[in-house]
Amino acid sequence: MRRQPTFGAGGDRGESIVAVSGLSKLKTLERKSTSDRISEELRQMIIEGQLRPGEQLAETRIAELLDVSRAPVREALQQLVQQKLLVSARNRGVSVAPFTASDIWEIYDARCAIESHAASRIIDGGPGVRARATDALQAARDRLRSALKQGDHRKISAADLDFHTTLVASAGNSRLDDAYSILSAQALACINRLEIAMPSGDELIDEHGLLIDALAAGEREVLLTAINDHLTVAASHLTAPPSSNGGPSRPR
Amino acid sequence: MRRQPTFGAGGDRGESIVAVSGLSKLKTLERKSTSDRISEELRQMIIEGQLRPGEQLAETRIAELLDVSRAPVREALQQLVQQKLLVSARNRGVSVAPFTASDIWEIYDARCAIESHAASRIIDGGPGVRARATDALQAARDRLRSALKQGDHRKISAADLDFHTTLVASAGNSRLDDAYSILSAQALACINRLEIAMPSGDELIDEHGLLIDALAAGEREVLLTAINDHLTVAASHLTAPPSSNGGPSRPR
DNA sequence: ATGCTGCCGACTGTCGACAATCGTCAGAGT
DNA sequence: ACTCTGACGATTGTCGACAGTCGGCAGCAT
Repeated sequence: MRRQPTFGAGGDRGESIVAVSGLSKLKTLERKSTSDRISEELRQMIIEGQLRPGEQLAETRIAELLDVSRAPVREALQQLVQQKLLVSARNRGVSVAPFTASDIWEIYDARCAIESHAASRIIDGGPGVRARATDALQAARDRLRSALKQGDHRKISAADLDFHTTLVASAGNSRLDDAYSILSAQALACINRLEIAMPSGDELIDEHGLLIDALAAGEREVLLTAINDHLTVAASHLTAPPSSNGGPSRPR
Repeated sequence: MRRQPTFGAGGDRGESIVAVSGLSKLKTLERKSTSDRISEELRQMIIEGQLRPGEQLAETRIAELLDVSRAPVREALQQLVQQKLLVSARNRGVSVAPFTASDIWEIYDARCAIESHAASRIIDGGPGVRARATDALQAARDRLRSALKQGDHRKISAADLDFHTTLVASAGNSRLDDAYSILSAQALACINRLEIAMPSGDELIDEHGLLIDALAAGEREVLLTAINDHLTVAASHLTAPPSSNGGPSRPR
């Protein structure tokens, strides 16, 4: 029925040439569509809190600013709407999504769903998977530690989420990764929007270390409880920000 | 918050006209964009297995078939790509996503993550939430039962997924709903693609009844185990279809 | 002063057209 | 016979333009 193209398993043609000469350093040069680049740019701005909730993003204006036509801009905006970072009002354009307290609880509850399951599956996966996950998480914790040293709020929260993303990725289920990336973007947007003072670095490191230890030891119940607590605490700090005075408020 | 129309209290001249005439029955007439309608149409076709995996969906062709321009078609296709029902190859258009065995395992594993968490949260929610969920699930089971009577494969699988969607929805977390809707669409596409004979109706009903009972009784561990088994069995039947002979194969 | 009606500007939704990119295939060269 | 090169056809990525829709405001009637 279907004609197999019979092309020799693409890419093996010039490989040897590339291999001997130093050409292998050629990185697959930026092959992204305009809309993807716009989408990533805007996504980053939203995540970092540079755009205020409710702010209008008119296609025309963005297109003019970037000196492109409206088509790719429109495409980029639509992507972000599907990621729930923008909200769309019919015939009235898109605006930056505002997050209410209940949104934050939803986000963290959903994160809990995915992280818990991922953790559970990693433990099920046996010692090999567990070891690999532990290594990756320790590396992520190191990145978090160095971000803490720099003291940049945004880098810290990004590194924090990166730790959790690493946990989910270690389960090896791309569907979970996709779902989690949407949630982590929303969570980051929430965190960076209300400029909460980060907790003492040690506390953050220790708490993540707890997760690593529980995972390494294969203590399922301990791990699941730790994840749940970790996220619950984080969400409650985000939703109860009025105490902007002393209490070491801590996002996650 | 919401403006009550203030009709009543003697104002019987002007407002009463609206009140007495049947205008209140005017339902907010179909206000969907072209791209949304196209998207839903295609989504349904993919879910029902009318489009073969790998089949090319050229923008031009679809636009001509529907007698619209390429813009809304393109938008619709992009939506479906984000839902993982279509795959996009750069400059070569989109085609219907094929699902491998590992995809199926991923989908069912991810479903397990969300359903389990939803079930857990429903139990946490107390007797009120639990009762409402039980009612909704019983209604969903009834719908499944009537679909079984009709014997239409697609209606049965749709009703089956509807049951699980109801379970997730009962947790009251829209983020979980969104994530689950993507997974359920993929699962349905998998099921309807390989035309597997449905299991005996009684078996299907009983198994879902088990879930309802465990939920109503608040037996968390039983419920979680049941969900896990339920999905594991379903996935294994989908990924081991070669026995198209006798064994009552059963998708889910 | 209050409420309704019709215009106005701004923006999106949609359209047709052009240009860039990719896979294919014939053909030259070895 | 095999490999590489170049052109071809098809399809997407992008563009500028037009029409439809929405919120806001002025103007009129009450």
